[in-house]
Amino acid sequence: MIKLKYDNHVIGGGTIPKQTFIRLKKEKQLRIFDAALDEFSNKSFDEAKLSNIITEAKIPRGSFYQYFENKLDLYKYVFFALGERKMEYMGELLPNPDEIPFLELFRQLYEIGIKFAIDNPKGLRMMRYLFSSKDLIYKEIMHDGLTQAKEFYRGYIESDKKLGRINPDIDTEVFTEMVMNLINNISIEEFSNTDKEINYNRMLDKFNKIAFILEKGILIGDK
Amino acid sequence: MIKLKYDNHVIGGGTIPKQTFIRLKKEKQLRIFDAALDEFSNKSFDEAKLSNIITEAKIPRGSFYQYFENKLDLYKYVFFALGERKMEYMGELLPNPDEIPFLELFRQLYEIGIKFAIDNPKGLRMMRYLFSSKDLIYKEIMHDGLTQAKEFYRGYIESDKKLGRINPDIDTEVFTEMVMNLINNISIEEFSNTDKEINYNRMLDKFNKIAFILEKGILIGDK
DNA sequence: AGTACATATGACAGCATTGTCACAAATGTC
DNA sequence: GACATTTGTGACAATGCTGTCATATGTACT
Repeated sequence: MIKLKYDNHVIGGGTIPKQTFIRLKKEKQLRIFDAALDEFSNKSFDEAKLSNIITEAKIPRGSFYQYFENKLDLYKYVFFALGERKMEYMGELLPNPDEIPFLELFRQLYEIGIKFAIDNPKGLRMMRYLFSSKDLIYKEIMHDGLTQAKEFYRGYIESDKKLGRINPDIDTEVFTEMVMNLINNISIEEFSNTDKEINYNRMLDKFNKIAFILEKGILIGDK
Repeated sequence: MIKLKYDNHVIGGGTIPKQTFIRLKKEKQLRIFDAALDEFSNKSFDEAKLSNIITEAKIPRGSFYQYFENKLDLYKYVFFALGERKMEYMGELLPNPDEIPFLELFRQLYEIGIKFAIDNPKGLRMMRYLFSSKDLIYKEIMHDGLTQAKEFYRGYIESDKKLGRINPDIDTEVFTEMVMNLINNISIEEFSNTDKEINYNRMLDKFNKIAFILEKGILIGDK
């Protein structure tokens, strides 16, 4: 289900899966990936047990350590593989700020996010744990991505201010954070519940309701 | 620093600290509480080690198990003790929905929250971990509180709609969630960073910027 | 001072888990 | 088909943790 394009991504100076893993048959790679995602999407990094993963993937313990340095390495691998996968969904979308208002761009990004999430619900659940970790993992994995995204949005928002589409009195920084948090929370809520079936329309509907508030505010009529 | 008013709170059918703990000198209780809070505010529940706590509190391992059933019990105790402490800050504030618009009420609650958090920064940090757990701890501890809060806010928002203070077209449920998430995230951001000094004015300022967007929206002028 | 009950104490059993290692099997190379 | 290299394998060492327990110490009451 996940196509492993990731192969040998360099993070923080280290090569991530060992060469041995890369040379493995894709089928076996996938078995390991799936087993790992399964575990990491149900447990925090500490709670996740390597034993479960190797049992599920049907590989011996010794083999695992020929593929990855340790549990953290595997975790990073899964995380970045998901990231690459998501990038594929983004595809064509590289909009010009002048042509599209920020919230519309954002809606489009969000739609892509939903589609990705529906295809990869476990990936979303894995994120959920990531947001809390604060230590090691969070710093290494999330921080850069988030600050990058923030910069990206900030550009659009400021552009919209100049074009008279957004009230220049609003605080760009704060608005950016708001929007990122809100988006996060829709997704996390929707995907944290394993039972509830994921619903594209429900999520989009929620997005629109949030966008409505962000655009017009809660006060009544003219102001 | 924390006054332990908690004594023997019943949760989910069980009495929480053992009688032995309650009979302890307050000074010793505090030592344990402080050590536990210290640990729980820096680590997730799993990462937190009892050994660190008892070493820090200077009590033998055996004694600990005469005070609490286990680590989870201690965790709950600390959590609810903090809750009681926060209640004291709420004090007089029991506003009548007719007299005060929702966002103003919310601002007041938030101010109280800041004051509490400034006095108890570790408590806030402990929360941060709680939000991710999803399992056991989250379900037992957070869930009820959050749904209660949601109900509380919902009432005010709907009241404001009837009074013509809030646009009835906005979705109450979604707005409630938005507001709760946003608040959470201000606090968590502010307190997750151990280094950064906590700043009352900065937090209030951020709140106001968020409230501004929520009230008026980001679009320009008349709409 | 003697008896009963409450509390203190730290060594340790029991358990879970990670990462290692010596050896086996497979695969490639000439 | 012999040798070299890569991969497979699972028992196990090493670690680290929680919760227990037998025994010591303290306290209250008579």
